[in-house]
Amino acid sequence: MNIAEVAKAAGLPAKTIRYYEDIGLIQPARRDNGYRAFGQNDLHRLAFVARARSLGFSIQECRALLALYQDRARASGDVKALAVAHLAQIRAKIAALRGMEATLADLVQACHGDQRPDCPILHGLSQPASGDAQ
Amino acid sequence: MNIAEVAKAAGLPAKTIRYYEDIGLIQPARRDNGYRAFGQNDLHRLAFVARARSLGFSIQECRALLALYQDRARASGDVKALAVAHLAQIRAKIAALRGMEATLADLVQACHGDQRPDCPILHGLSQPASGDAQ
DNA sequence: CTTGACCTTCCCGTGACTGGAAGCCCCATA
DNA sequence: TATGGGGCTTCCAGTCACGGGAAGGTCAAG
Repeated sequence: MNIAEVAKAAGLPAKTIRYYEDIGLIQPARRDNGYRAFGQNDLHRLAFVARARSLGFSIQECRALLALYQDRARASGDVKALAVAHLAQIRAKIAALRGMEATLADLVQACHGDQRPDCPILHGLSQPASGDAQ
Repeated sequence: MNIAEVAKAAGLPAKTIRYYEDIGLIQPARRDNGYRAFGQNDLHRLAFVARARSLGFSIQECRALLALYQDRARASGDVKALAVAHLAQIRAKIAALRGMEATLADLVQACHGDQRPDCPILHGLSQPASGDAQ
């Protein structure tokens, strides 16, 4: 397979696939003309990475997951540890975003949003954090 | 005020303050020796940006908010529009993260996580998206 | 033979900083 | 007066995960 075909199959832009080769996630063979020749294993790895990335795993985490993926002697505990750590990060991000959402929703709700300059949102941003006394 | 003092007061690293000057968010005066001389207005702007950033506003959005902040003839509707748009982005991010969280939590829960190589997490990552048939 | 689609490498830009090097400046102490 | 340590300055490079675009080689069809 050429890069366009594997890109379509894996759901990744060709640019991204070249980048993944650059950083060593895949090592496709080369034809005489210099074109990359992707095999089934390359495609599996790319699709695997695409799904891991869509779950928010970083490239480094994908690297580790790929290594486990193709290690027949892996312990599922190692995979789970990675996933659990990542899940914790996701939950931390959600919590942070929910904090922002709550604060921002309060400010938005307090703002009449008309032609007048008086604005609780700007006022809130110019004051120390809302939870603090005084 | 020198940069260290204003950094402490605004809750921002000195490096970040220099960067904010670079990109034009503030324009502190200079002393004869080349040191930045921050005034009250600089400090207000920096503290404002710090809080806006902590609510997830991008630098570009902060730029717009700062302009409104110091425009006495602003319409609060303009501020609110910015905030509402940003709130929508935050909610979209939360939704995306919750999708990841749900998928990942399912996979984690299905994985026994011991010494055996069999692993539903890796299996899930190697299969087309879970919702699809076949 | 030409056209146009595909492939290659290479380099720059993104956002919002962070780290580090090299070099002034200022104050206090010996 | 020398010196030492901290604070300040600029500039350059790196981060993360790509994306855009240029310059040029390759291939299949007409």
